[in-house]
Amino acid sequence: MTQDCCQITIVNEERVALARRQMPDGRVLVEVAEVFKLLGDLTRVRILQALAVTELCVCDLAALLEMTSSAISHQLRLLRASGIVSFRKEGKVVYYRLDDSHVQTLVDVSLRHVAECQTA
Amino acid sequence: MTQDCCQITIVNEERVALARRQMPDGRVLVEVAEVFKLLGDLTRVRILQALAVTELCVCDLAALLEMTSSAISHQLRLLRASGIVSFRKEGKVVYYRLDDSHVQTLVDVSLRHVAECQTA
DNA sequence: GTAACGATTGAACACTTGTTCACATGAGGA
DNA sequence: TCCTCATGTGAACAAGTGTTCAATCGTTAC
Repeated sequence: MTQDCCQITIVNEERVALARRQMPDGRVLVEVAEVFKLLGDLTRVRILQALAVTELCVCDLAALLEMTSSAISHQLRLLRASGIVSFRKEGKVVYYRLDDSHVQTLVDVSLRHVAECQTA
Repeated sequence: MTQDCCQITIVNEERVALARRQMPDGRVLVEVAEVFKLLGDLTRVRILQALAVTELCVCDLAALLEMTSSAISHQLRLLRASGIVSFRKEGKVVYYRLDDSHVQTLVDVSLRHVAECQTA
């Protein structure tokens, strides 16, 4: 047993050292958490699921999810800022689409995970 | 253009109908969002990353992440409740380990995603 | 010009969440 | 038994978050 400056007792120093060596850079993990945080909201998951099927404008997303255009727009703003969705303007209408294959993969893996947990 | 009861204008009915048909069950998407929400916290991501390397007890996680055992224990409680981590008791010490290959995959994909976004 | 409409934005609000603190529990050792 | 220590837990607090509401911006049609 060893104690560091902060009075935290260590049971197995070797394992802690091993885990510390393999710990990625802190900023990378911050960004990983940011990605998951962005996907961790029902509205945004539903938006991404819909955009995975087809390109849609704000008002169509609002109609599909039965929410206000304002609420949808607020969420799209976050997804846009992270480069997860992109858009094109056509007159007054703004069409959004998925712009990240990794995100599609993440949602798919999570869907499979949930499906397996339900059957188990 | 069509209007439903909630006064939401639809620009492209076909796309909306298509997206609606392919929309998974609402409860499934709720659970998907729950999974991502659970991964969307820096402390929990760091815990999972460490447990992906080796089995660790609460106090070793606390030492590794330089946090209190209480904070770690609170987060492990959430991860345990979702079946993401499992544990075994050995005397006073409780060892936690990753217990879900999907979660490992999710973290890995997200790490690759972040790495690609940084180089781009 | 101006009226209508899709989209965006900022403030406000209720709600959720992560950590801290204090305390309880439970297993081992003296 | 009594003490120590690893862990768990509940209350409380601060910080963060999602939606609503009202207003504004751009574009199109009359």
